[in-house]
Amino acid sequence: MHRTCDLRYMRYFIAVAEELNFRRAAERLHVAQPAISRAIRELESDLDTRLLERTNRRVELTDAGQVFLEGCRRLAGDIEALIDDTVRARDGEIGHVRIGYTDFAINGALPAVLQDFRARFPEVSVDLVHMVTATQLDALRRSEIDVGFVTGPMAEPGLEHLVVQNERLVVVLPETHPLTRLPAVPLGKLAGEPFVTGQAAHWQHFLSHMVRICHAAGFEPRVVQEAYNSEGIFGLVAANMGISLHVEGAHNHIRRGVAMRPLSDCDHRVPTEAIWRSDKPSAARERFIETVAGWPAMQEERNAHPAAGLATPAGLDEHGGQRNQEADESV
Amino acid sequence: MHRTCDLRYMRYFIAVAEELNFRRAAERLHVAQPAISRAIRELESDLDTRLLERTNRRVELTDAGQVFLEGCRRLAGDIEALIDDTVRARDGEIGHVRIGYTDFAINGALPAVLQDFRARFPEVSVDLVHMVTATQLDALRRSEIDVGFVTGPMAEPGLEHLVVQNERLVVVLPETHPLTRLPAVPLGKLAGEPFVTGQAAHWQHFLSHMVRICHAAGFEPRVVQEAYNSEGIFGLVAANMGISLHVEGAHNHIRRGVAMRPLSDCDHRVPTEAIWRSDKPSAARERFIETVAGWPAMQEERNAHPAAGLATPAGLDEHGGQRNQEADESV
DNA sequence: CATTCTGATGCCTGATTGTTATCATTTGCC
DNA sequence: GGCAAATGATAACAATCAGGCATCAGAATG
Repeated sequence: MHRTCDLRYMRYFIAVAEELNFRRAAERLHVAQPAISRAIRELESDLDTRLLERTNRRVELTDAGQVFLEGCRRLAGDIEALIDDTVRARDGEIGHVRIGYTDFAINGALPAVLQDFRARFPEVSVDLVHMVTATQLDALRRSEIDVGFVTGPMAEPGLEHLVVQNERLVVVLPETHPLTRLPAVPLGKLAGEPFVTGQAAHWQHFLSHMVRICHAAGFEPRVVQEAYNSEGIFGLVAANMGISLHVEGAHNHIRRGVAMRPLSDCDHRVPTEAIWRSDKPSAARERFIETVAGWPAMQEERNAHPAAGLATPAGLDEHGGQRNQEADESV
Repeated sequence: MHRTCDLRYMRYFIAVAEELNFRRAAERLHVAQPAISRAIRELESDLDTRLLERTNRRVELTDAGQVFLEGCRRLAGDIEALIDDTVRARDGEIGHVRIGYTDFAINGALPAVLQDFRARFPEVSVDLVHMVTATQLDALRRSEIDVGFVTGPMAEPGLEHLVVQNERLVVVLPETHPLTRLPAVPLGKLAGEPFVTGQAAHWQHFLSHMVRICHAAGFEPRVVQEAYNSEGIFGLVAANMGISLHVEGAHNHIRRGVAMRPLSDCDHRVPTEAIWRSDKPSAARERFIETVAGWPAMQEERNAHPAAGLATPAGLDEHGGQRNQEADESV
């Protein structure tokens, strides 16, 4: 009376309605026939509605039974689909990941990782949000993003990380600058040059790398201008406001009026790392991190052929920022 | 393990997912808390998927749980809707009726009955099929229609019937015929006139009325032309091929070149009856027949004011054939 | 550290579901 | 007409399942 339509009974009803024969339905369901009789009786009593018109020799659907049958079939299919969706959500094949990224990441390996991920898990939707490193760490702690791509090195408690790229630095020079005559620039030559950098408040993670190597080379960089982002830095350099240091991924930018040169005497590297909370696991995030982790192979290749490795693979078609030019010979 | 998602457990899961608290969910469902614990555990084991992340202090939905929750909500709603639909199908509020009708019916009470029925049961779809009486009786026996509107009198075994209209006869004359000068025509004056009728093979039920009253008036009608239907008869009469007899519902037709006159000395009536199988009841059909049966009130009124009663009520808007002219004073 | 709140577990009971045996009715066949 | 076969219904019994109670274990709170 208060069962309000048990699902098992619906399956029984579908079988009976399809066979129009209690015995055959019972065989199909691998139960004894009286179980079917009672199931139908209880269904009818629950619904207070006759579903099958049955004489001792023939079983027919009533109009209400026809309506109920179609509904049961639809529901049975919906349940199958729901179970399937649930399992796929468990496996991270359906879901959602929110990704934070820096300029360095989007000019480096991230576009290729995204393409790979979307090809493997087309039903996981991806939200991409540009944030500087510090903001991403905050967003992770508040669970506003699932994975961050930040400028390392990272050693945050409660967060796990994975190095995605590990880039040398390049000098960014106005095209007309005398140092462009050198194929590679010794760091010491930059002492005294006016520096253009990102805003100290936001670029702290990269600037600490920059300051450290300058100190190692024996000088304090003289910052004359702060730009909002990489585009701004390149623009100001092109305008002859000063020089800058940047990661080699900057080669993926083409900026008229700007030249880049490797450092001849500095092996320092700036890592970009994927980072995520060690708690609050989400299957879709696991799949995403697995995809990221699948890239060390390429990282090794990148170390072997530094120039080719940094360019994004051919065929990118989405999520802004991908450039397809190979880095030029000057690197 | 092989329950494949009991519905009751889904309800439990919805409650827990909404409360995010086993105890409160249990109270809401009026069961003890351990029952909930077990329900969730079995659900998770059935699906082989963790749905709720539960520490001893906090309950959270997993991604899969979120997907499952939305599916359960949708299914719960669908089941409610299905039960509702089933009950309404039982009550004949949802369904389908197939109706056969004659020229006489569609020119008489049927349009008004249909309008009434559709207003009361908008979710019952109505199929209308034009058939002569004999074809309708066949179609009923084969269950190809649910209700017929036929020319009576009916006394068929296994079929029940209900008189819907009971019409006097009128003479159908060419406009130029001398008898049009009479306000009402005595039947005897038609002896020797050439008759236009419907085809003997199909119009047998009406023709037996016609022949009977002619015999009673002492003559044999001389049929010179058979038409396919009422339109054909009027056309042939207009063409001066002969005269005809028709039911007074014909007043709902306006046919240039044709005049109609009542019979001055003949009270014979031709019934049109709704007819249906006494077995194979269908709720929608019952509702339809009830609507038809609701019309005796109007029938009585029609008997009191024969002219007004036959015209269809104002406001018909569908299902072909309705004409809205009041019968004229000559009846 | 005690208290309180949380969900989990074990055991028992009652309800639900399934099985077997049997019945009543209808159909088909001779 | 009579008999066998097939159908769905029913009753009695058995197995399984779901719910209740008492209790446990871990975490938050003061």
